[in-house]
Amino acid sequence: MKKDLSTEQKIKDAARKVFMSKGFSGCTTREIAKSVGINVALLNYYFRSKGKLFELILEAALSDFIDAMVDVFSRDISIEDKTRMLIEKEFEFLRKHPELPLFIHAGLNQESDGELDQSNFLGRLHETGIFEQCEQAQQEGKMRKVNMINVTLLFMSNCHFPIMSKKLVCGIYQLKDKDYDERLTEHQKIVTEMLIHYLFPNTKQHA
Amino acid sequence: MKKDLSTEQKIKDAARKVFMSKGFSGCTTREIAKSVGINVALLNYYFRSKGKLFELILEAALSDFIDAMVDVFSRDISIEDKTRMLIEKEFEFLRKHPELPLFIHAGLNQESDGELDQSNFLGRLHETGIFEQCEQAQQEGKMRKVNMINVTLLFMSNCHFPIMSKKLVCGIYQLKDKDYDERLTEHQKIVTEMLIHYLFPNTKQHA
DNA sequence: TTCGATTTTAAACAATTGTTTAAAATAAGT
DNA sequence: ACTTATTTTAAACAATTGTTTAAAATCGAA
Repeated sequence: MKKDLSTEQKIKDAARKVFMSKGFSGCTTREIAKSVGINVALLNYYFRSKGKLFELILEAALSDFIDAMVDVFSRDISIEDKTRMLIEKEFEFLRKHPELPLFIHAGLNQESDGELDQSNFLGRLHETGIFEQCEQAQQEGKMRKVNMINVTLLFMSNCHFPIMSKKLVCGIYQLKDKDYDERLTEHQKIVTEMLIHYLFPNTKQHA
Repeated sequence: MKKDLSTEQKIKDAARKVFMSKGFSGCTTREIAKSVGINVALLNYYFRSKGKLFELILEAALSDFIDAMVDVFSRDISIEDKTRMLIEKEFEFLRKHPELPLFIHAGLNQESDGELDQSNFLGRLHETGIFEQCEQAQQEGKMRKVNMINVTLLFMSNCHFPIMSKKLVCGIYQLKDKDYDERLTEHQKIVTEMLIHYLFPNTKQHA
């Protein structure tokens, strides 16, 4: 099945999986090495330390999210359609990688220094012209005048949180995983309708 | 300043603070003991192990949230007013304890067994009659017909996530903490308006 | 005061941690 | 084939981990 990847890449893949499920301090370098089938020392040979490796994985995970946004924002469609598409893509992506949001948030809070955006996330978003498109839509009265930070928060809250909170909600409501996933499908529709209706009040809702 | 609490309580307080900021495996028993000013062995004397102590703290943290909900739900006011009040109380509470949501989610995902609801959270919510009140409001056409799980998700997503994501959003948008807190104030209004408008479409919005 | 229980401590425990060192195995270049 | 890099390993490292043990200190009641 698996291609014969380079050792370096195999380590990254294993580290990603282990870090995602257990967090930085919740796992050991030996655990990662074992899951690759190599010696512990190779970890420090390719990456200098456990911390460096973690930063790499975290940065890549963050990049995945930004990439998805950039992909949608770069298209030549209306801001409203971008909103719909982003929600759809995000739910689709997160269903495949449900551990990602919690990993990112927990990871960011574990790092002492807030050295983010060496990857220039903001710049990549700007290049899509999404901010100008919003500004224009707001001026034309097509979009509610809400600060972009708040728009981002609305979007992330309603897409990311429902994925993160599976254990919490299932615990409180005594739900089985399958039941929650059904709720999640329904929730995607709800979130889409609510956000579109709030951000673009003048639009007739789609089917 | 500090009252002379029992050693047991002092340990709990310190453990809560340390666990909150560093997570279970991100801190050591000695670190907790040191911050109380006692010997490490006392930790295992009062609580049997680091894990037991953590479960205790986590359970208490969860209880705090349920308590807030129960408090609001128990009042003799309309379901719409309860919604408004819950959002308000939640933002107020979370501004004082911003580490709580992430701690709970990360904590739940670290625990192997999903042994939640030994505190009977669901039962306590039921006792308030909130579910019947919603059911009735929905039958009367006052409230949109949305499953209670989804209502819970909507509420938690929009209240908890903005607090959790401070580092992420500040990192991406290069915001200072102060600026984010301003956005948060604005966001509370946005969330209130959006949720009320979505869940109670026939209502005229308040000032 | 004295005796017994409770609380607190110092010390040690075995196990595990991230990392380094030096040697071995493999690959590459000539 | 021989020599030099590169990759991989086994072993050891000092430090730290959660927990336990046994002795000391403190307290309460008789």
